[in-house]
Amino acid sequence: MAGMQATNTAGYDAPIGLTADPVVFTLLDGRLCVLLARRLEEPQRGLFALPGGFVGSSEAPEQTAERKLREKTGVGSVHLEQLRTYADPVRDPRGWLPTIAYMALVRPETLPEERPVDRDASWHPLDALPELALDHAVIVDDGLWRLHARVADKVWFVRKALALLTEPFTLRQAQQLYEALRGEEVDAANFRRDVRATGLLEDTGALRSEGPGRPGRLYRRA
Amino acid sequence: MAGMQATNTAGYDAPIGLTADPVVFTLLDGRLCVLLARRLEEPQRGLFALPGGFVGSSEAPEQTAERKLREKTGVGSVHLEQLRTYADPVRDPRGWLPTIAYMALVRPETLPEERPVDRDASWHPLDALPELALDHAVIVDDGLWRLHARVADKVWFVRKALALLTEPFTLRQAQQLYEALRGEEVDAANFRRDVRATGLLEDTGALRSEGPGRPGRLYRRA
DNA sequence: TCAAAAGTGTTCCTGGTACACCCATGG
DNA sequence: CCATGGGTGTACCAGGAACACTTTTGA
Repeated sequence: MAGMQATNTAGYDAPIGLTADPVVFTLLDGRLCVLLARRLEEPQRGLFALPGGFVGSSEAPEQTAERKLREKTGVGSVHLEQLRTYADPVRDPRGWLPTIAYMALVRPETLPEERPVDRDASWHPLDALPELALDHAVIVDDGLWRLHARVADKVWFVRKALALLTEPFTLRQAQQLYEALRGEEVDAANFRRDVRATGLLEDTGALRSEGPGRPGRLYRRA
Repeated sequence: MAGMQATNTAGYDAPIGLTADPVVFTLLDGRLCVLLARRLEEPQRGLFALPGGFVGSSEAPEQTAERKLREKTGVGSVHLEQLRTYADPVRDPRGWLPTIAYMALVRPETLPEERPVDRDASWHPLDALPELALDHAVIVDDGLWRLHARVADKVWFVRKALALLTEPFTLRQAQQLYEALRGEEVDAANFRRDVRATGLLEDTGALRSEGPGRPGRLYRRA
C-alpha cells in the first residue's frame, strides 16, 4: 500500500485524502492528560491515536476535527486552535496523507460516560502515554508546547483555561490548574495578584472551605 | 469546475491536490516587500499571486515551496517557516485545494536579474499591493503578523534578520532594518544596547562613514 | 493551640523606555 | 563652528519573583 496516491483531472499529484487530528487536553486528578482512542482500522489497528479522521470534501477541517471528536469520543463542541500541518509523504503507510493538527483544552466531564464502544476513548496522563500510531507522539508534543505558550499568557489562562473549573471556584483551584498546565509551581501570593489584575474575575462574595485552613473566596469568570 | 474533487481507493474524499505557498519578505529601499509572480494559468490568469505551487507526491511541502520559488522567481535556497494551512473547501475555484503557507525573509538580491519571463516576479511594497489571487491577501497578512512576532525577539532578529545586510554593517543599518520590519521607530541608544547584549555580534574594529556625522563601527554576525 | 490555607503588603530584580550628554566627522 | 549621527550613561517605570506577615478555619 505504501506510496499510494491519487491524480486529479488536471494531472497533478494529489494526496489520497486529508485528515484533521485534534490534540485535546484536560486536567484529571491534577494531571495533564490527552484524549486518545484506539484505531479500529488498519494500519496499526488497536494502537492508540488522536481522535481525528478524514476531512470531507465540503467541510472545513476544523469542523472535521470537531465531528471526529464527537464520533469517536463523544466530546462535544470545543474551541480548536490550529497547530500545524504534517505532510511528510511517508508519515502514513497508506500513502500520501497530510494531517492538520488542532489543539483544545476541555473539562474532563466533556468525555461522556456513554461513548462509542471498542474505541477505548479515554484520558491518558502525559507522563504515561502508550505507544501512539503514526507520528501522533510528535503531534502531541507540539500541542503541549503550544499549550505551555498559551498558558504563559495570564489573560488567555483566565479566559480559556479557567473554563475547566466549575463555577464558582477558589483561587487555589485556579492555581492548581495553572501549575498543572505549566508543569511548575508558582508563588500563591503572586498568582492571586496577577490573576485578579486581569479584571476578568468576579468575586461572588461567598466562601468555601476545602479541608483544613481558612476558607477561600469564590470567584466566577466575568 | 467548482467543487471538483477526487476519491481515493479507500473511498475517502480527497483534495484535488496540495499546494505550498511561500510568503517571502525583503527590505527594498527601506520598504518592506513581498515577492509575487503573475499566474500563467487559469483561474485568475494574470493576477499576482504567491509564488507557490503543487506539492509532488513524494516531496515534503517545504521542498515544494523552495522549488516553486526557484522555478517561478529564481530565488534560491531559503529557510522557510511553516505559517499555517488554509483548507477551506471553496478557497480555490478549481476545487478542494488546501495550501500550506510558509514564511521567509531574504535579501533583495536573492531575486536574480535573469529570471523566468512572463511571470513578472518582483517585489511589491506591502503598502501598495496589487489585487491578489484567491485568498493570498489573507495569507500575506498572516505572514506579516508572524514576521512582526519574530522580529520582536531580539535574538531572532540578530540571527535571522541581520542576514539581510551585507557584512560588515553599522548598527544604524541594523536599526533601519529593524524599524522597517517592525513598522515603528525605536530609540537608537536602547537598540544598540539590546542588540549588543545578545552577544551575537562581532566588532570588526573598522569604521565606516555614511554621509555626515561621526562614522559608525562595523559589525559582523558572530 | 497548632497546622494549614487564605489573603495582604513589601522588597528586590530585571527588562524596557526616555532622555541627557559627550564624541567625531563633513560641510 | 555647527548640524548630524555615533556612542555612553542614567533615571524611571512596569512586571515578575521571593518572602514576611496577618487572618481564619479544621482538627
